[in-house]
Amino acid sequence: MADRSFTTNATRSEQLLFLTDDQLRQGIELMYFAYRGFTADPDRILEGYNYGRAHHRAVHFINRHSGLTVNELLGILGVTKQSLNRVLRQLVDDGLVESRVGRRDRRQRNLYLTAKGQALETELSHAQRRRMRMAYSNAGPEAVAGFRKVLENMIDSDLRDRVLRSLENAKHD
Amino acid sequence: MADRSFTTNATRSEQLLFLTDDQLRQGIELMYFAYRGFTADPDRILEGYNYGRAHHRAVHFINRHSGLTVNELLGILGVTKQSLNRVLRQLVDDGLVESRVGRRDRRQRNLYLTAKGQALETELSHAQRRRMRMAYSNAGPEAVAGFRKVLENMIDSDLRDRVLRSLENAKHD
DNA sequence: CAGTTTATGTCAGCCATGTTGACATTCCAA
DNA sequence: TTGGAATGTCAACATGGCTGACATAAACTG
Repeated sequence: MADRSFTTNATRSEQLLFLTDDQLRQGIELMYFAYRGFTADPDRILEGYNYGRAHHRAVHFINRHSGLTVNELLGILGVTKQSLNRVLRQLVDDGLVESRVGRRDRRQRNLYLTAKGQALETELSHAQRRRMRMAYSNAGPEAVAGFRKVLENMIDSDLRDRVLRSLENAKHD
Repeated sequence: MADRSFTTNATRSEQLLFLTDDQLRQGIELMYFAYRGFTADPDRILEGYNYGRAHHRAVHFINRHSGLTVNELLGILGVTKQSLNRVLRQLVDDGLVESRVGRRDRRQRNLYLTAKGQALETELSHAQRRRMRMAYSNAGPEAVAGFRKVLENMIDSDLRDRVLRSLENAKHD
């Protein structure tokens, strides 16, 4: 580790100052409050549809990786198949998600958003992106780069591996 | 589509590129995965105590603002009193939190962590700070500044106002 | 002082979303 | 052909949100 571009001419104590327990605790609270903001807009929208965050997550990842299988989605979300199935069944019943028998492996189900599903995704994503855009543009590009850098390092490495493995397979569509 | 180097001498179009829908969507996913990392360690610890995130949050804020009232805590957490009460009752029964009758206003209850409560807070906070410290030190101080800047802007302004109002009052202890 | 409001606690029930365990079906692959 | 993988489903349970109703004590107000 050591020299990951701490600024040019800072003393050692200045270099370490951003790692005080108090700074870290502030970061923790910030993360907590920001995440609430992050989910606030979609949550409001979802209420109107009688859906919850679980539905949002499913719709989000089916959109991002159209045609992914149930197992891959399970790997990304990290929930049990029973839990996911409840949500997925609703989405299929309501005509937001289509579940097609796999061509290569007919045991698998490839998941796609219908037009209706895409409409919901657009609505949710639009609201969330609007807030994100605001935060980004108020903070500026350099801040965004830092934001990304810190968050990247906060991700659980086991989770990252599992997700990457799931997404590697997801080269359908 | 361009690279991610928002360094010094970017053209105007490069400067705006960080607001692309795709960049925003990447930020959204990053936020989601990072938050899971953020809560992973405390969640594991809490399992052992048969507590959940709700207990963690209560313990966290009682520690940060020792002596705060139930109403103030409600304002910060943004849940109903019935929901908070369930958690708070357990913590009091288990001897982690002490609820003292207010001196100025005897209707109020001021909340304090007991030694046992502080021990749990320390354990949880230690794990969470360790991950935070890792993320911070891998990313470097400039990134941390940017991280904070973006998150500040992501917080819901209504929430911010409500929390600040709650904390203004919380000048006990 | 009487009446109202505030702060807190509690009961009961509902909902969303997570969990385990068990079991059925279909289909791939050795 | 047989074992295991991918999926779906049922049942039961836990957590932590919610609403509504109600109780008590204390403060405030006219």
